[in-house]
Amino acid sequence: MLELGAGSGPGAPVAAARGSIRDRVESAVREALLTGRFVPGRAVTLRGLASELGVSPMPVREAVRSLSAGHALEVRPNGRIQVPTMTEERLAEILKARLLLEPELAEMAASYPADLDADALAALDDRVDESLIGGDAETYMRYNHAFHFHIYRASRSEVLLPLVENLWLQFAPFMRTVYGRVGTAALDDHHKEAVQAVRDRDAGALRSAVAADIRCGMELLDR
Amino acid sequence: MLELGAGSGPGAPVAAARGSIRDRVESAVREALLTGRFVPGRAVTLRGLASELGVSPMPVREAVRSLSAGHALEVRPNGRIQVPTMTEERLAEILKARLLLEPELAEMAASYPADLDADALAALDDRVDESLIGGDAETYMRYNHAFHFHIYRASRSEVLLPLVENLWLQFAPFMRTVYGRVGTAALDDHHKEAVQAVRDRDAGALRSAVAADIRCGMELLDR
DNA sequence: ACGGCGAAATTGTGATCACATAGCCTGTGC
DNA sequence: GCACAGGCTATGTGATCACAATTTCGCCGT
Repeated sequence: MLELGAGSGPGAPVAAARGSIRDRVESAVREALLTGRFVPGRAVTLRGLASELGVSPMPVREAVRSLSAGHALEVRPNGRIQVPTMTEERLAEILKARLLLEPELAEMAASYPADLDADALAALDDRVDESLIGGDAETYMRYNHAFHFHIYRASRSEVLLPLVENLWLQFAPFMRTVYGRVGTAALDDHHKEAVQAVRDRDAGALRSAVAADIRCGMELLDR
Repeated sequence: MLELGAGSGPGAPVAAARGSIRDRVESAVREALLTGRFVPGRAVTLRGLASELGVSPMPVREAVRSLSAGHALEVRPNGRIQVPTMTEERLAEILKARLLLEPELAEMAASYPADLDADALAALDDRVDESLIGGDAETYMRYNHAFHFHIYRASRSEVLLPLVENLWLQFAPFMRTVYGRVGTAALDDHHKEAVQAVRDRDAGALRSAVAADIRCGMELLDR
């Protein structure tokens, strides 16, 4: 189920896989969270993860500690570790934070048009649409993440970008359960407008498109 | 220099000290960072911290990993750990993030006036002013942090609050060096307006006061 | 006196072990 | 049939050890 190394899968890997064992473990768990392979409430055990990944519990301990520091994993009062469960308040706050930070990141990205490849972005959006009609939630989440962070990474941000990464790690597992319940077909993102804004080098339009996209995902949750 | 347990010092401890050894180590380091006892560029070694705190390197490893996940500590390419050095771009981004998040947190806090003790806040501000004229940067930073987070904690936020905590951990060591250079006497905060806003139960005024306070700290850096 | 070279110490990483505690499952008594 | 108590297992925590890479310091040669 989980694997280390260059497990690129069908698309661009969400996180790099080079480096120490701990880094590879952390990348594997991050990708599992971002693609919804870890469901909220799922128990995560050090020895379990370690044997699943074929490593000793030690690097897993540090990777899990690193992720739980950003609330991507939850350490319960008894010490057990699990994928955090979502509450209404927490979700509302995450969306508020996303609306504050991600449009800003998009606008910053527009300052570096060289890093913003509109064609690559459009290609990613095509894959998003494919998986939307295909109904494969995991693939959809992978490419939707890739689409957003292709933009965000262009901002060359060292501070806001990690914050937003943490936010995605927090809500991704929950979104997976939502897609499992209502399906992905009802999703109507604003990616096309974002691509057009990138082509037009229009920072304001890009910011608006990202904000609209987030708001759209928010509406899906009201049902 | 560093100590574990109920090392409350002259004022309110910045972080709780109960729990596992790892938690106590992390709290100790957090407080050291927030009060500027750790200077940017300072090398942090696992065995060094461990012997200084009288524990084995193991809990230190996890605490350091947890802090470096939020960029409160920096893991250099060779694996060595140090307090991050500040760059102009990083500082600008941190201030942008603060201006986006902290006023929001202040406004949210106004929704729970029962948690906002205006008298306690005023008392904290008095201690801030004392240490300002006294010139004790470390004490000033402790009480300034306590002042801000007394407000922010009232928001009962589970998402924005940890993000802001991380931001403070990132810029606090750098601010300490700034205070060492220009002194703390030149600081003119907007705490009085914040206290008044709390007394008036005026969410908008509280948001503005916090925003003004952050902007004021920003101006100090232009010199 | 200065620069380079090599040995020694330092440091992070990973593995293994020991231990206390919290779950869990089974067996027993009512 | 069901509740409860017992032991057994799983799990996180902390310590210690081994190791490779890197840094540092002292020594030698020029």
